[in-house]
Amino acid sequence: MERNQEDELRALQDTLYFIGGKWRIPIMNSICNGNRRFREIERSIPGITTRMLSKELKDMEMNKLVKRTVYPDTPVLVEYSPTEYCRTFGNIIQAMIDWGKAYRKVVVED
Amino acid sequence: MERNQEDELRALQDTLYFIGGKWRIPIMNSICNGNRRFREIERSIPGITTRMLSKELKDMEMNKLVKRTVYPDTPVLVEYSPTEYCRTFGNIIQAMIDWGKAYRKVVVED
DNA sequence: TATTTTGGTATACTCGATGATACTGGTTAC
DNA sequence: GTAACCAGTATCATCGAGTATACCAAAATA
Repeated sequence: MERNQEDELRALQDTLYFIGGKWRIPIMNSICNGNRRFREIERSIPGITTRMLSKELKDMEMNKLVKRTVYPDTPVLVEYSPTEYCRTFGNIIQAMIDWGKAYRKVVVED
Repeated sequence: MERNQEDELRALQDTLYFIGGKWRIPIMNSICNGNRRFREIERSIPGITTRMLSKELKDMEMNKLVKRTVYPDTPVLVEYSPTEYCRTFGNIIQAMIDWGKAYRKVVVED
């Protein structure tokens, strides 16, 4: 149980590290919701800057969370799609949405 | 569905904001695991500094995530305990632990 | 008597995530 | 012809989360 607690802490911190900043999870959610084009994703997340989206998408591509596909017809079309690995985050994202809907008001009402 | 997506994004961002930095979730987990005393919590989270733990615990008390109880016998004893509100995070924390155990290796192996 | 433990506070600093703003080259609609 | 849209890149500035280190008084332990 002692050992168990250490393992769980490590798992927790790995996940938190992976989530990183403010944008990774909203981006994953947006792409999993069907948004594909750069500007489309950008518009779906009010407040994000082109710079941050660009940087995150690059990192996420490197980490195999999204696949970037270029269709070189004119005009060039770029599409981002979620990998299976990305979808393994589904539970966490859903748990966060649920919590946000149910309990955030506790603080707001305060 | 359009509206739905906006709501979910807001809920998601509220939760992410609430989680904040690196330490809040590990601290909640530690306290929910039965750690109560300041130094006990500190020792259960290798790497955290006294300053960060102190700051987080204050914020968490203000946000009703933990209850701070002082037993003024000599020596003074201070105890932190999780509120019911704190425990509403259980699902998120568990989902994070599960993900960390199951999928972090995908990246590590890479 | 000296060291360690408890529950923190104080001060100084760093550095990386994020924000703001501007720009590009190509395409298409008005 | 010009205005807007696409998919980004390039610079510069900021700011606060997190680190490092030292310190405190009281009590327990060796």
